Amino acid sequence: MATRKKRKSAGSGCLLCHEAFCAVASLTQSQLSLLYGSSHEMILTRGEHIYQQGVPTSHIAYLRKGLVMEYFRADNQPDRIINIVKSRAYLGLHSLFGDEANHYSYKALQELHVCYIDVESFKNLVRTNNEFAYEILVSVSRDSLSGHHRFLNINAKQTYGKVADVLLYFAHIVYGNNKFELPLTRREIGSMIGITRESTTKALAKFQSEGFIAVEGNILEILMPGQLEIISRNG
Amino acid sequence: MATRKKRKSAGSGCLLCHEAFCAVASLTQSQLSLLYGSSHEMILTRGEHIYQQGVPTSHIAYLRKGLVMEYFRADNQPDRIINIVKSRAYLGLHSLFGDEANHYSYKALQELHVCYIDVESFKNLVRTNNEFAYEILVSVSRDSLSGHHRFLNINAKQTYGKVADVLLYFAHIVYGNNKFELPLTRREIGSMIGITRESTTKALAKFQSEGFIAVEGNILEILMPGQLEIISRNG
DNA sequence: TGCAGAGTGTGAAATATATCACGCCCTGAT
DNA sequence: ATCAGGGCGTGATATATTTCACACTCTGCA
Repeated sequence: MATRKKRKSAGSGCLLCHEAFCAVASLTQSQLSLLYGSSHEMILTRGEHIYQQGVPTSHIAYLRKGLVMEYFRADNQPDRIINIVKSRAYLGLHSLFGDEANHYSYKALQELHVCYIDVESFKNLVRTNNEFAYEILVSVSRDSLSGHHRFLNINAKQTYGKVADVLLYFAHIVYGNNKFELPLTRREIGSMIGITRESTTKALAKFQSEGFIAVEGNILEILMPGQLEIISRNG
Repeated sequence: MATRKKRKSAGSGCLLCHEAFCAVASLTQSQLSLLYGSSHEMILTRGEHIYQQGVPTSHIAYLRKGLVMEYFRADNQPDRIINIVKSRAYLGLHSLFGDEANHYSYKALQELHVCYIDVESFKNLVRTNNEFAYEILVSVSRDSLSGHHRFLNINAKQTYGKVADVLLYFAHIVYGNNKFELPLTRREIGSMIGITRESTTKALAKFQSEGFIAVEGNILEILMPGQLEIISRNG
């Protein structure tokens, strides 16, 4: 597995990052080069882990490109998918600042470009650069709010509402498009919203028979977003 | 209602805060007096709101004393209680840094001592004081993690496990004692864990008949915490 | 004093969901 | 080419939880 990871030269990647994440724009030249020096970029393939739940973080990962699944594993329980993380985001900031070890695992859903930054260098940067710290704080706060809202919605609804929710989540939040390739199995979709594989299947079949969506293999298209929104609202 | 709020002199309260919240320990003398100047302390009685969901924040509240219920209201849905907040905490930091308006409402469960601090002064402090910003970041991160875990647990379990969970939450997290006064109605307890008033009642009755807990009016004592933990683990 | 409203306890019926069982279609390995 | 394993679709059954209905208590208030 390790052989499939390719190390790239750090310089050009970090310059791109500079454009990507506004927090980095506030760094001084010397701080930037400190960041460059303590970071390196990797390419990961689908299924590989960025990091694993429970392991203390030595590096913080910045996701430059690709989709990542954030999930939680508990004893005697099926995995719970917390979130799908899009590119241009740090992974597991709340674990980094809220505790010693990662609280969740992060797995590639596609080929990824990931920048690993030494934790101490990163923390030092946060401690010494006000604007950077502020941007990180904003980022953690937004993640916290959006996570809470997703959980609240999931809790409040029943099967059809949950499935409508998760479809709209993929369309609006993850892909920004009503037609997309489902990166998850039915079981995994169910694990995002706390229902079984069978219930997920049945809800999708129902939506398809009503003409709200079209499913072709892994490609899913939302034909009537308004209908899904009504279902999402009404439970 | 406003007449019941009493303004106290700011000075002594802020000195106490200085001891209470470690973040403030990192402030310089001039920063501290800036904070003092832009804050004032109130006493609120049970049932009063600190702030309401949807309203842009002009002041950030620091809870010096008392218990606060953080809850969410959606159209055509019963209120959802997110969290019980203990003293020595800022209320709604994630809303402050993650968005313009409050995402939740905050209501007093007891008599409260609350310090209102002007938002701009507070944000300036975060922007200019590294250590303070870092402590706030840690605080938001921890809240985010603990909230996520609570939601995950709630989602994964069924009624008895959920109720066992919430009882242990009150005993361990909120009160630090196996005997405590329930500050919520059955319906509200249910709204923390996504079940109905009747299901809450039935689970409590069951636990009592098994001898796991003793209920006397609003006073609840956990007699066999081990049993509740087993139930919590097994769903 | 009596009355309205809120909180509570509890059983029976209705409903939503999980579980189970089965068959189908892939894909990768032997 | 065959086979094992995984994902998928779908009906029947079992189970958990809500909904509904009703009775009881307490509190504040007219």
